[in-house]
This record gives sequence, structure tokens and C-alpha cells, in this order.
Amino acid sequence: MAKRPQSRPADGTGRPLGAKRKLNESRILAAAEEVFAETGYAGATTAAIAEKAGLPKANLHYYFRTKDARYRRVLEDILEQWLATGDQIAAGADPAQALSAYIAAKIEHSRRRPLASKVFANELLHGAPRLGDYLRREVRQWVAAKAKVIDGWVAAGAMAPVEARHLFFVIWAATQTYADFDCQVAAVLGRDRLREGDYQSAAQLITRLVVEGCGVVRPPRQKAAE
Amino acid sequence: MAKRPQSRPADGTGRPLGAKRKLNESRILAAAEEVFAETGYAGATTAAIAEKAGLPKANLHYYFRTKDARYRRVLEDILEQWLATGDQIAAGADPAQALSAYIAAKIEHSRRRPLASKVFANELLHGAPRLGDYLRREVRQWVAAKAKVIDGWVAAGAMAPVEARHLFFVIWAATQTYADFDCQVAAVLGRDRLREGDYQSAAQLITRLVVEGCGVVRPPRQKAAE
DNA sequence: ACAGAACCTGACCAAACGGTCAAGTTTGGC
DNA sequence: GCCAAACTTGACCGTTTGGTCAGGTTCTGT
Repeated sequence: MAKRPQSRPADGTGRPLGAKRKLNESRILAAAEEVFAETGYAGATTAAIAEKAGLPKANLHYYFRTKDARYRRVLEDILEQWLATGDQIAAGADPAQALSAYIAAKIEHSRRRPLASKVFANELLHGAPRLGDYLRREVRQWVAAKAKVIDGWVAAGAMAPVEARHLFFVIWAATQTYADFDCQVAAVLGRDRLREGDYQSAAQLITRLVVEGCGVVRPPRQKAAE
Repeated sequence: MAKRPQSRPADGTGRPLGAKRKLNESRILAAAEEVFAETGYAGATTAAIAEKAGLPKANLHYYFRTKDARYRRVLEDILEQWLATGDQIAAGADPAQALSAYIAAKIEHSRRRPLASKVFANELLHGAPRLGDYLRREVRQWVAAKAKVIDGWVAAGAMAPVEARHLFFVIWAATQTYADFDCQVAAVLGRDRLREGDYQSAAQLITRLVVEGCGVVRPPRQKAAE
């Protein structure tokens, strides 16, 4: 009984398993991201994910033992991307360029991967029961490091004093709202869906509010570079 | 069969029914708001709401025939509050004062009624299936009217030109993030829950970004009023 | 070619869900 | 005090859910 067809049915780390596994896992994860984004964790049914992935329901359980395992993998992949942004904000950089590049990257992420943003938002909205430790460790550290950079810019007189951590909350909120609440933005703008220009307007406005609002000093000399 | 104990079991408008009804409805709605906020629509079970309201499950169905009816009433009540804000933004007002008062009111709402904000956010997050028309009508009109006021301020030279509708998206996002994603903010700040001072910092920063970022002209003369 | 691992799937299951109902008890106008 | 309306509730029901499982088929190294 319980033949245990393979040694590690879907575990995290090393994965020296078949190539088919890789293909099907990514298919399932893509479908799962979509369904989790559209209906939330509780509303996402295994059957819906299976149909969207083009696989029989029982097959999902071969790759991911439980719904929870499926969800966690989707979250992990999203968080990986999330922390990967922000390279622009480094001690040596010019504040105006760094901040506007960061905001542009965040808006671009909202435009290109709105589903990922929604799954993450949904998790936070319901108290982050599966992310609590992660937020208190990785994300908090990330913010602390970036806040130090900004404090450095302030000390150097490149911008006005600001509560850096709150500045990040505002930037995240302002940029992610174009993914998480896109239907509201679209409805107010009178569109079926958001257009390229809407994202540009958003990035422009948010950049302006941050740069002007923080009194960022424009780089003193710059030879017609941009 | 089907004795139909009362004429209108929980309908919207006129409600000349018992006082007990009023009491129990509000108890149910308060419990429902909490559960819907914590787990989303699909995750909210009738049993959980009943327990939190201190009533047997079958009794909920006496006041609200279906889960959907319950949810809609919660949403309606929230939207009523939502549209009621923004009185400060009127043609005659001073832009700096009006905007900072609006932001302060929004932050105060995030502090006092985070659950309402979360239920609303959850609905938007999943495509606003029950609010689509509402957004395209009422909310869009509301924004159009307020945008006209801001355009008026711009024309009068009281502030720099700005895409008013996007300005609202940013203000909503920045203020509501302190309710919707409070667990993230708290985790990054290293707290169990947000404190009064955190909301003040938020309001201060957001106001500053908007006022400075939009180049709002401070009222030219003002006799030591504030 | 053959064995064993990897992969696939229709049929099935217990639990939980939203909702129903009949048979109550309580309330308020007259 | 009476009666109809308002309110209450334990027991029940059909569906849907995440998950299991036995018995397949396909792939891969030798």
C-alpha cells in the first residue's frame, strides 16, 4: 500500500527530477496564480486550477500534495521577485534617478504581473498568516537597509529629512494600486482595461510627488546624458 | 407551507419593522464585516459569522436570506461612508488645507475602521464583481466632480497642473495601505500593531508629498489662525 | 528488452458548506 | 386575554470541497 511513486513529490530545494515535472509544475503554478488572484485562497478550487492548467485534478496532487503547498510555492515565487527590485537604491546613486527608477520598476511590475501583485495583496489583506515571519525578517531587513541609504542621502544634503520606512509604504501602495485595484482605476478612467499611457501617467505623478515632496536635489551637473 | 413570517425579511429601503430586528441586523453586520475582512468572501462561513454574532446559524437566514445578501449589505454600508468623505475638496476651499484635511480624514478612517477598508479592498482585488456598475457610475462621477475642483485650483494658479484622477488613486492607495496592509506596516516597523503615532507620521508624509509635489501655493495671507 | 522509477487518472470519500423547514416561543396592538 | 405577526432554532439536505487510492501508462538507464 502507498507505493510512494517518487522520493520527493514536490519539495523545495534540490530537484533532480524529470523535465516533465518542471514543465507541469510551471503550468500548474501559472494557473494557480491566476485562480488565487481572481478568487483568493479560500475561493480558489483545485478543480478550477486543474482545468486552467489543462490537467486532471488528481494530477495536481501528484505535483503538490495539498492546496496549501501549491499556494506557498506561488507565494514564494512572488516574494523572490519582490525582494529582487530596489537595486537602484544604493548609497552611491543619485537620489532623483534612483527613486524614479525604483518607482518605474514597481509600476512596470504592476503592469506586467498584476496577478502576482494581487496574490500578495490578498495574503497581506488577510493578515499574512503564512508570511508573518517572513515580513518580520526579510522584508524588514530589506527596508532597514534601504532606509539607511536614504538617511545617507539626507545627511549628504541631497534631499530633505524623511521617514524612509513610511516613504516605502507610500511608494508600494501607490504603485501596486495600479495592479491590485486596476478595476477601480479602469472604471474611474472609463476604460475596459488600463492602457500603456495610464501606467506612464502613474509613474510620472508618483515620481514627481516623491521627488518634489522629498525635496530631492537634482544632480548638480550632468552633460546632456538623458 | 412557507408561512412567510414577515412581509419583508431583510430588504433594503423602508424598514418599519421591529426594534429587535434593528439590533440583531447590526450585530450580524458587525460580525460579518469582521469575518469578511479576515477571510474574504469565499472564506467567510455562515457558521463563523453566527458564532461571532452570538446567534444560531439558522437565525442569520431569518434576517438575511443568503450569504450574498449579507455581504451586499456590508458593502453598501461601507460605500456610503466612502463617498461621504471629501467634502473638504470644494471650489472655494484653500487647496493646501483641503488636501491635508482630506488625507487626514482618510488616514483616520484607516485607523478607526480598518475592517471596512479591508472588505472594500478585497472586493476590488477580485475584480469588483458586485460593484462594477457602482464604480463606473457613482465613484466615477464623484472623482469627475472633485477633479474639476482641482483643475479649477490649477487654473487659478493655486497649484501646479496635475492629473487629478491619478492624484486620487495615489491618495487612496497611500492612506488605505495603513488599513489594508497594516500587518505589513506593523511587521516592518517592528510592532505588534500600529500606534497612534504611526498614523500621524503617515498623514504627515502623505500630505507633504501631495502638497509639495503638486506645488500647492500656501495661502498668501492668514492671520495666525492656526 | 526489461526493470524500476516517474508519471497519469477515473472513481471514490469524509467533511464542510449554504440553505431549508417545521415546530416552536416571544412580542405588541387592541 | 387574545391572536397574529415577529422572532427563534435544532435537525436536516443536496452540493461542493480537498484529498486519496489502486491500477494504469510512459519514460529512461542499462
